[in-house]
Amino acid sequence: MVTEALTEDAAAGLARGFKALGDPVRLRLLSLIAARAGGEVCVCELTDAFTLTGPTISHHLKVLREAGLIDCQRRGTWVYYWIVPARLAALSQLLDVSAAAASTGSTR
Amino acid sequence: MVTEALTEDAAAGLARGFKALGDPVRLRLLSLIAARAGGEVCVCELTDAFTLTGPTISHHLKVLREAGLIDCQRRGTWVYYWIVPARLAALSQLLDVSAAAASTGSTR
DNA sequence: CTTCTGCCTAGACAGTTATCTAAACAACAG
DNA sequence: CTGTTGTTTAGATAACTGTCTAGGCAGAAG
Repeated sequence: MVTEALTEDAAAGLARGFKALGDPVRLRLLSLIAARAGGEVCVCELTDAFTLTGPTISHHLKVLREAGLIDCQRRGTWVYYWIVPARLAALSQLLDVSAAAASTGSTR
Repeated sequence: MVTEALTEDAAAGLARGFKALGDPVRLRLLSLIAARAGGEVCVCELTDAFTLTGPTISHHLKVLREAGLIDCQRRGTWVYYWIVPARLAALSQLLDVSAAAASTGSTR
């Protein structure tokens, strides 16, 4: 079991990811992208799923992208977004390991 | 594989958890608590690990507690905090499932 | 070239947050 | 009771965030 306390730098990097996930709209955006077979979703589809304006959705997508959680590419008129699995997995693992350590009540 | 898009309510509840994790200080606090054999940590130990004032640490602990990530109890002079594993596991699972769905490029 | 649609940037505004100091509360020791 | 120590609450302030409107850029179609 490897659950050392986080260094300040490690915590800063991981916190940036969690912070981006800390908004219901962004969490739903991520979920919509992840749940799409094919792995890619056009912005127009995402915008339609909310009662928010285009710029607001665009802003949230930018936050998710800058946190390394998603990436995008323009193809012709449309812009497509997809998940960055490794980043999600890294965040998931931290919580999983912490939960496990707490459950067994021990670590190193 | 179960990766439906999140409902608005589900997203709100989960986002509250991630939001609490979205601060480097809180992430380190959680990590310090989780990494402690015995599962419980006194506030005084946590305060010593940072260059922040007591009230600031107390504030962050409150945020984590209100997000359901930790819980606490006073025993005599000292207050002890511990992890709520189920809550961490729930957050971890969402990311894990989303990452997996994105990796296979499919869901349901 | 002009126009239309999709997406993003810029700027503004209201609400939230991280931090501090000062003060209060809780438990224990004289 | 009084004083001491550990922890939390209250209030203030500077910084950040989510949302909007207005406007700009990119590509496609006439």
